[in-house]
Amino acid sequence: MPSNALHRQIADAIRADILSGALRPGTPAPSENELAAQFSTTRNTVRKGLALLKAEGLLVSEQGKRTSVRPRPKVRLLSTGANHRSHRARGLPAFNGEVLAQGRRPDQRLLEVLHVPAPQEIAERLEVDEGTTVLVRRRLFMVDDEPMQLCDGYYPLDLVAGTAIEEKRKIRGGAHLVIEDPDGPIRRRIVRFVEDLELRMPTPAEINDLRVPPGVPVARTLRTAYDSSGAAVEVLDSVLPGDRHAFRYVIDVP
Amino acid sequence: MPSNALHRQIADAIRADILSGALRPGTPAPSENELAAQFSTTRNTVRKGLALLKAEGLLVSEQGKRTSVRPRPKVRLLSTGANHRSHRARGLPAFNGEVLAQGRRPDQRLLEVLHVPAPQEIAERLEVDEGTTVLVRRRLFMVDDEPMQLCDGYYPLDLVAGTAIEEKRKIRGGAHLVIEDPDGPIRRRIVRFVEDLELRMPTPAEINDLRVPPGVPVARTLRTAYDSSGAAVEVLDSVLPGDRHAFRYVIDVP
DNA sequence: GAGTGGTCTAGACCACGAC
DNA sequence: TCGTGGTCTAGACCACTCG
Repeated sequence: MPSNALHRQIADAIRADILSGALRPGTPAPSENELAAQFSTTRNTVRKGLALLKAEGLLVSEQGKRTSVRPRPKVRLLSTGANHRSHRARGLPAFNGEVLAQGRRPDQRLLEVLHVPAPQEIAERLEVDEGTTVLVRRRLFMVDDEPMQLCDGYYPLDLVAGTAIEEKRKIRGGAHLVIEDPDGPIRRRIVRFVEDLELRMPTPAEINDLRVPPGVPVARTLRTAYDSSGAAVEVLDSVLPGDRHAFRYVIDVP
Repeated sequence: MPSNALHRQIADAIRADILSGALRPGTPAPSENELAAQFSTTRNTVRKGLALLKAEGLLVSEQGKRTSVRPRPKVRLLSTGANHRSHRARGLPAFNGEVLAQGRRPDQRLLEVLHVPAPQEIAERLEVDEGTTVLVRRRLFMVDDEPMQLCDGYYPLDLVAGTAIEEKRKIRGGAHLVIEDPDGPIRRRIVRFVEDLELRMPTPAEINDLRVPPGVPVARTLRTAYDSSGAAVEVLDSVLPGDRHAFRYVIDVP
């Protein structure tokens, strides 16, 4: 399948330099004209080779500036359900706790709170018929003013009607606090999460909202929260860019 | 950031047709010459637009054949640690059990069994110094003769020296059976897995070994197995293409 | 202003698949 | 054989950054 095309040879040469450490992250690559001269070809062919490396996520380019080796992302956010209870004990939703633990500044934009017909994947997990009206809270999580995660929280209407979750306001301590509040209207205890994760390239909308650079995939997760009776109380539908997230799961074998 | 470049307009038009369902998976897209005429431009510009869609994983092309909308992959393999004990109770390693449960035919190629200096990420997890000699079993997992997963199993030498794990042969029932065999030489009980997962685009070697199509990301996982004393007994370093895997994790909150 | 990358044109030849 | 996509050349103009 791999050919000997010139533009691939150019890509291979530069990739080797990057992987060997000869070209360090953040440093500029040779200019297109330099490469064209070096490989006795045209800029067009050089650009095709560079395009491969951009699609692999190894290079970044901007008009007017030198093409350079993609800098390592500052810090990766570790996404995990394992520390849920410990953070919440301090009155923090999971995301905020995770970010603060890394000494960074979390922020959350509540984009909208709506009644919508449940999409198939959500309906399935909330155990309602497809198209049943459910509540969705659409949020964008930020860290140090960089977008980190799109997160839509879906809730059964009969569970959250009339509660703070239905209002278009941020919820201090997070929605789980409202669901579990022993003095509140819902009073469920969340005892289990089931998280489904898949990988793909981002859609143009996601590239825009999350500022995903070329060559970076995203994870799409559906995290369902169950109460002690086994009923689903929440489905979180999230999209997370692969360059700013890592995932860790702990599986205890009984 | 998004420009109005003609090749982007072409990509946008075709993407819209794909997402709306007007162009169904497996059906051919318009030919490059047709698009060039339709948009009053050259094939070169059309190809640039199509390249975007290939990088997004929406189109596939082959020399001589029409470019077509990427067909949906046959079945996704669900990767999870949750059913570990239940499958092994039937004497099957986790992968084989998972595949058989879907009515497909698993296969495993043992590529090599070597003593190697532990790379940093492995050493860290096996709790040995970087560069310490460890055993690695490199395998390629197949399903119905399609490559599904590269999986390198790392083991501390003092744990597995002289056991079947050190031999270049497949192990009936998997390495865990040897580690846990109450009549065997190791006799540890695996009680916990910690799985780290990250996303990226595949390397050329991975594209080759796993036949990863353009526009498909991979997951790289490091799954560490711990025994009842808390010692790490195995690290599995795997690469899984995103078009044939989904992941599910169950998190119980104490 | 010089140099960079981004876009586009108008050709050409090749390798391969389908008919 | 003909149409397809894959590769490459040799130009051109533009938008942008940097010194």
